[in-house]
Amino acid sequence: MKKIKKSSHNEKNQRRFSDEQIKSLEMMFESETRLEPRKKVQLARELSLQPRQVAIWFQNKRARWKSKQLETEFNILTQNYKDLASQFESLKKENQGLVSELDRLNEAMQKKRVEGRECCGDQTVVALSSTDHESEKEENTKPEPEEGHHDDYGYNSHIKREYFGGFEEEADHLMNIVEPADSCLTSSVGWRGFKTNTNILDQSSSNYPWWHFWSSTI
DNA sequence: ACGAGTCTCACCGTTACTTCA
DNA sequence: CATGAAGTAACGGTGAGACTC
Repeated sequence: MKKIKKSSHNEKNQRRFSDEQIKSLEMMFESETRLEPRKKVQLARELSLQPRQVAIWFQNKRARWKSKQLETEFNILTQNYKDLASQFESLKKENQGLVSELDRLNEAMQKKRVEGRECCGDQTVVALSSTDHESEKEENTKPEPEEGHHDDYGYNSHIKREYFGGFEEEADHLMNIVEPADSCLTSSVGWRGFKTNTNILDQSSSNYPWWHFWSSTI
């Protein structure tokens, strides 16, 4: 529906304000974006305009100013997003590398364990008598350690001795680095399911500690 | 004190028109 | 010359706040 507009100014053939008028209005707008009624009347008199025209000019000016402001803010936010996205991508690559390394170490460790069992098992089969079953039973009845709380004399120390040889201290250091980390980044299970467009905050709350991955592969 | 009516003003969306590439 | 996009002055509708009765 088209509006029928009364355009008195058109009849006067003054569609646009003069450069002088615009200049004065701009100057006033720079000092205050909202005009007091008294100043509006005064400015209108000075510029030979109706107070209503001055009011509308300020209104339109505020709208233009606001949309420009929004555009600027939008550009800044877009740039920030791009920066964050590229930062995220490089972190993601770095993390993928670390996960691969973790997998590799895990496989190597498992291999070591199997080899160790085969080797030691053969020797002990002969040596073991009826006490073999007892010790096995003992092992079976041994209460399961709480998740993520292997004591130094338990399984972790066994792993460390077996895999790291005489470098238990280094192993401890490694464990300390890995353990406090966010589960989504250290759990290869969690990480593999990670998509670029997934909310990283949601991932971090996935509540899948890395030791679950660790113990599930043993 | 409180509610209804009125006025003024700013904002938003839109129109009509101009300018320019 | 025609045309479409961008810019601009102005309008109508609407809501909020101040004021009066």
